Amino acid sequence: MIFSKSFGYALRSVLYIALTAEEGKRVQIDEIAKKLNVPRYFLGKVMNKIVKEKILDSTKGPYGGFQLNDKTLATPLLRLIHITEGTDQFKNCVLSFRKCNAKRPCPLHHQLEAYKNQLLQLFSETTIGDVLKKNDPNFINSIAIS
Amino acid sequence: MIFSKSFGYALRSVLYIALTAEEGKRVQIDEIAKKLNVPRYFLGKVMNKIVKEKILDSTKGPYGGFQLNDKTLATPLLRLIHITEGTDQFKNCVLSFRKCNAKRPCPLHHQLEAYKNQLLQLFSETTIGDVLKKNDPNFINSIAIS
DNA sequence: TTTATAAAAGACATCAGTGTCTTTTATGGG
DNA sequence: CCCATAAAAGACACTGATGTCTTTTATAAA
Repeated sequence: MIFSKSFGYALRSVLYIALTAEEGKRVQIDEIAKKLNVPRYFLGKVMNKIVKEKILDSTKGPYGGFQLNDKTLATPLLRLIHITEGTDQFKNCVLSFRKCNAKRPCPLHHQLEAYKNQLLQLFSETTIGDVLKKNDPNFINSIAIS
Repeated sequence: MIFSKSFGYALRSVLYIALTAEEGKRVQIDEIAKKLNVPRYFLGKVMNKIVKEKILDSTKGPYGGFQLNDKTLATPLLRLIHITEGTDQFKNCVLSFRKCNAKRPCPLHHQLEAYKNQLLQLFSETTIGDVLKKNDPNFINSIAIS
């Protein structure tokens, strides 16, 4: 698993809100957790991280819940990765060589570096909104049953 | 970290043995652990897995230790990965979508599939011996200080 | 202002990967 | 055969990610 579960939960939750929230209404975590089949309380903490980073809005109390804000869809996936994963997945040498860089590369450094950079670019330039645009009629299902 | 520490320990240990073992002699785990700066007892378990899979030979008792066998250098890195990691790193959807395949792809499935296949191919066709061949005069150091 | 509601926060449990230590097993040399 | 040696095996601790539950805080509606 390249990425944490937290990242998957976060992305799917935001997509779910984007796809299902009616105009001006909020979506509650109980619903999200149930529809996405994700542990409710753990999801709460993940969502909280995103909210703290202003990528999503939340409101407590009656009629409260989560809703997109003006930054949500423009957020690159890489940002979501950094928020949900403690450490940077792309930083470490794939072969666990501690000293591995252009000057003193591990035997696979150059090939892996190219690969890493490709991934990095993909996740940098792909926003949550981009992912949403790729949807097909079944998209909501593919998120939900995941 | 894409791969486990175990995988890194395993690869570096085998490389260390290949680079330092004198003709017909065995290398002991105390030396490996010390030179590679790796936890000794944990390394013992990792090595044991490799030995069980016949990728490396071990002998107990005086003058015992580890030595390469006729399969060692021909072993693809992917095999070492599979032995040292419980699960298959390449199997899971990068976005943690449970149902993600060609028929019902996650929004990034196709791009990520291409990357995964690149990596998979690289690790399938690169053997431990290949890594060894890429060595330079400092290679032993780059393994040791890692 | 009171109340119901829903997120936030905090305490705690579980699990896998990692790390440490002790006991057991196997083996070469005397 | 006995002994020293080195790997194997087993018990246990630690850590971070994940998962569960309870208590606290904020807010909308009446």
